[in-house]
Amino acid sequence: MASIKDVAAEAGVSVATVSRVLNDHPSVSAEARARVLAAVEALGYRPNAVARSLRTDQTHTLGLVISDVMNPYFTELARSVEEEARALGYSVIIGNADERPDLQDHHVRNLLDRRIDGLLVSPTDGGSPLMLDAARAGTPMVFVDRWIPGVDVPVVRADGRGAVRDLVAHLHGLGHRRLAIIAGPAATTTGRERVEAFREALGAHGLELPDAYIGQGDFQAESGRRVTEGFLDLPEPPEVVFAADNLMALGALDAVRARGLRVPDDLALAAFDDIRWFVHTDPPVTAIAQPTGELGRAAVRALVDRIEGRAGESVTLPARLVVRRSCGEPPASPEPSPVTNRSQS
Amino acid sequence: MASIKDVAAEAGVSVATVSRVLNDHPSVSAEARARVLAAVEALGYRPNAVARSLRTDQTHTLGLVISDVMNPYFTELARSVEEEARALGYSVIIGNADERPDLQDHHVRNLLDRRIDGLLVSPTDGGSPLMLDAARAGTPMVFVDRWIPGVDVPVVRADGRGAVRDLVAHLHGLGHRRLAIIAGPAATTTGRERVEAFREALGAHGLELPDAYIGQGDFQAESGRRVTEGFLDLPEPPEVVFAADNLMALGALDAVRARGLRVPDDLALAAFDDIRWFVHTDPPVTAIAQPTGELGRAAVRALVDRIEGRAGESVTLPARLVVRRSCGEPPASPEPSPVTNRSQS
DNA sequence: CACGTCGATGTAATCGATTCCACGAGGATC
DNA sequence: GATCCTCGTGGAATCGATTACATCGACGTG
Repeated sequence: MASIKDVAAEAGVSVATVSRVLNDHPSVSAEARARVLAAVEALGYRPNAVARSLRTDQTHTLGLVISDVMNPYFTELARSVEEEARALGYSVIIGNADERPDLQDHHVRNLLDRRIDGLLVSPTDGGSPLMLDAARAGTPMVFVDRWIPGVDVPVVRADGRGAVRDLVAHLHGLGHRRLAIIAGPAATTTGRERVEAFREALGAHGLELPDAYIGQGDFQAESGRRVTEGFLDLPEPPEVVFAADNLMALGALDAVRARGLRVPDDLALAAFDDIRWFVHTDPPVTAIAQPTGELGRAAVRALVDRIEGRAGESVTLPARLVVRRSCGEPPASPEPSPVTNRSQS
Repeated sequence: MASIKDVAAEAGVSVATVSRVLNDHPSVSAEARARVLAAVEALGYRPNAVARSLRTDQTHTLGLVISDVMNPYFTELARSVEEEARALGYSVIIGNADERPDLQDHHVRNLLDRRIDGLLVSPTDGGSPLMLDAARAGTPMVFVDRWIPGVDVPVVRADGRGAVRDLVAHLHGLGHRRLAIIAGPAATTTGRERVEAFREALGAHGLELPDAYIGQGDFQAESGRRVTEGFLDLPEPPEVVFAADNLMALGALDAVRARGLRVPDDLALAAFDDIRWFVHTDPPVTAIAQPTGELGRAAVRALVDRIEGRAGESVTLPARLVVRRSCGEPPASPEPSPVTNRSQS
């Protein structure tokens, strides 16, 4: 592959001049510029990003470590992150932690070794020494969706409290009184917060959240299935389960189906995170929708701000309830199909 | 961030010795090794992958350019690719082409500029000059899922012919005679092949595939919706539509639902690509399942073989039909829920 | 005892870019 | 006509690693 030296030789100038042309530095004669450009064209030259990064100490790359690529919520997040980053002149390297702290550390280390300019993380746990060190060492960093308390890093996330209140009011209005939750890992903020928001909202209606109605999941489908089976085996099973993410809701559907039961007649279901398939499941699933695309874009903007020496503030956006039929009684009017929402959201 | 010089100074040795310890070169005394390791520990030193890559001309990185991250099929592919690559000591940088040739080129160029060791591509089109040049220039490359004819690059893919024949036999057995297809872009191999396989299978039953029953989609949901609406507006609408991927099947569901019609009574539906949500849609969707995880792993193995100077052959694996209820008449026994299949597939 | 071998180590070249500094030519200013 | 800029350019240092080559001491052998 041709290097800058080859171009310089071909154009009959020095490498310095070639470099100036490529970075359009002002003081290059029109003639030299033309010769260099011709040589670049002739040789099919492309600058070596590795060498450039070594010299400039910038990679124009962001690292994104997400909890689980197979989760459509994170997939959409990743997509919007890449889109916004590209618009701002950055590339993105994605690391998939699969909800495993060891894998998360692997990817953080790998990204740091590659000298990415900044790191976007949705932490799987309470924060490994590695990540805390990186934050303290001044690596530009932003948390997205989940965060680690006590670390001085901006957080971009959705606030689900209002939507959870709306959900509980909806459920209460439908006559449900025994409400259970499939929680996420207590080591994650979203794992804890969603339970707390749910408990609080129940309290506002004079309802309790007994321990038996808190199932410990891990944001993966299999745990949703296991927890739901536990609920169904209870002497007094809940009337509703609220899954703290969409994959655990999928697991819950599996469990209900495996017993030959029906949603919502035998057990109602609601989920945190709205995904397109929920419109077409049997029955369509009532869910709390996050402004996923907005979150991804805001996170990138905050991170790039930090990288380029500007402020880079935390952002919190509201989530909202989308009522469908999985908790009983269909909504007033059928919702318009979301197929075309793709690039908007 | 500490560099190798700092470590050398701290340990009281030369940078060469530090490098030898780090790459465990044999001729280093136990004492020097211990001192270097202590210094590395003390400084929290991590080698700069950028500098290393520049010198060794290897990045230990694979590029993966996929057609659409939001498509669960490609998400799963990406996941298995990353997994296998990690097992072989490589990282993966994913580029999402979103079915757009210009974006695909953007990512290929970006990956090439970063001097990735090899490229895994699922081409969105018939092959841009850029990609053809890269292949010709000897960049280690493997096509996965889709490929470009006439280019000397190994292909790892699933063969759907057998499964499509099974599907058509199934449909014919249910009494369906007017069968339509939502095709993918003719510029892609999978777009063309699936139509051909379908036409062939129909022929075996003495059925034709009239032009009116071939809808031109682009592998995205919106096109599935549009094409399905066209079918429904026909004087003689088809009894079944076969969507060439899962997103267009989603769009078809949207279209049917928007008209207040029912699957399979008013229109039966089948899809290429099986995804977990198809078990829980209303009704569960009959689909052709690819061995996605295997494809991803085989593709990585082939690519790494090429990179490391071994052969790296093409691989074709069979797809299989999974019958559910979206074409009529439930299957004999309810299929076991696939929740636990995650790490197997 | 001299010499060859081997193991451990350091010096310096190198990868491909960017960028500071020096230099020469040409033009403006007094 | 001397001085001083300005502009275009090239030389060379630099980023942080790897590695060929040189060196040096210790040791084995004839």
